[in-house]
Amino acid sequence: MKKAERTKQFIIEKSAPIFNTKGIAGTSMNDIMEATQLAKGGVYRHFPSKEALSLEVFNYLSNLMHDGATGVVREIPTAKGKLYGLLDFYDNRILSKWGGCAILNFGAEADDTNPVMKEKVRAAIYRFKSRISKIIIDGQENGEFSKDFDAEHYAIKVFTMYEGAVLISKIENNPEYLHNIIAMLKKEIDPYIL
Amino acid sequence: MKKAERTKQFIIEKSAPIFNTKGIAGTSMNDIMEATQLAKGGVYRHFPSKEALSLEVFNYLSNLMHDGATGVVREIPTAKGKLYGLLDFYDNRILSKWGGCAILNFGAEADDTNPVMKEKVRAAIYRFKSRISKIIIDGQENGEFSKDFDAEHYAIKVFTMYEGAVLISKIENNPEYLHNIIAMLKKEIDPYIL
DNA sequence: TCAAAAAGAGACCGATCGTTCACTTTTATT
DNA sequence: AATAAAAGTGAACGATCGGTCTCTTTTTGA
Repeated sequence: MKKAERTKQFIIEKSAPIFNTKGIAGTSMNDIMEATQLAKGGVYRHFPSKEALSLEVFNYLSNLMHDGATGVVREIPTAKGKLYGLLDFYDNRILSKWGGCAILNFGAEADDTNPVMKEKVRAAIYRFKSRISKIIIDGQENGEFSKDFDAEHYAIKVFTMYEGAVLISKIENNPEYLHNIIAMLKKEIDPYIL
Repeated sequence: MKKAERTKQFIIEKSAPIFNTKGIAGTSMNDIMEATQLAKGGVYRHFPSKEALSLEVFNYLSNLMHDGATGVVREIPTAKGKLYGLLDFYDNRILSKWGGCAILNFGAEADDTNPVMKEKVRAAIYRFKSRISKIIIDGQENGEFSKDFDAEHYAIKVFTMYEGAVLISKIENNPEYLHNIIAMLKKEIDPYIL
């Protein structure tokens, strides 16, 4: 009863970096067997198909990112501090050691071919944006930020620049691109601090 | 002698949207045969492997984008006009009818697994950025733009925001994201116009 | 028009794909 | 410690993968 849950989680965690680097189509069940040291039946007992496993892997990676960000933000009192902390969190390339951003990898692969995954990615993007815009709106309500700080625009800007920066940093093998983008995003907050 | 070249180009053009939407790993030679109505031997006469075909497909898509942008920019005299024209060109979702941005699709798939493709994507990104920064520098030299317009920073901003916007627009089935990002990028030019 | 050369057809190859299932081993319960 | 249930094994499945090769058809240049 408990063993099953543990094994299932173990498979997800071992599979996550593989799917995230090689893609869904590029990952074979043999890769999973090798990473988990389980036989075919051992894997298929917990997941009905490769597709089902890939969906749970995306959930796992998405939640890992989200929970990490939540942890960072919770400990900071001010809105400005929260935004800075969040941006610094994204700048820490911890996630990139798992093969980069899951939203980027799974999203780029799934958008034209995999509606189920696409919907999961959509939800993850929404969560990403919502967190940022909520911090801004809270900051406006408590008088930290000026009212003409466009929360939605800034949230989209963070998302797009972050994803683009992850892409170029990985292609160029240079984390400085991401680092610079984060610095630019921080600077763009300044004019709205009261 | 001439037939071969025509057929080769035909295969590339028919394969391009397939690779760009389904990915390299997700595209089978059967897909190519179906799209071109050629038999296996007919395809393999022109390309030694699927990998070789995928590389030529990326070249084709990358050049299509680059040449289109060149055509737009050439006809506009002013630097500001060139930047606006370029951004409008990116905003036209023509490319997205082919499955989105090739840099994004091939880059996200290849970054961790395919060094040859990765290098091609790297070169394409460089070309993208260089065109933008060159326009800005030219504009500074002829007195259109202020000297504190950071060409490299702006070029990176355009690239990252554009790629991120393509991603979110495709996932959300909403071209307005890309449209809004283009509008933001245009506005960011204004403070530097002399 | 005709022969040489180039292009394309398609059967075939071994490997690998995702998946199934009868069976053995391990775990949990009493 | 015994037993029922759960978990894991691994051989086997048909389908499909990328790629080869022999043969036929089409193109080409004289």
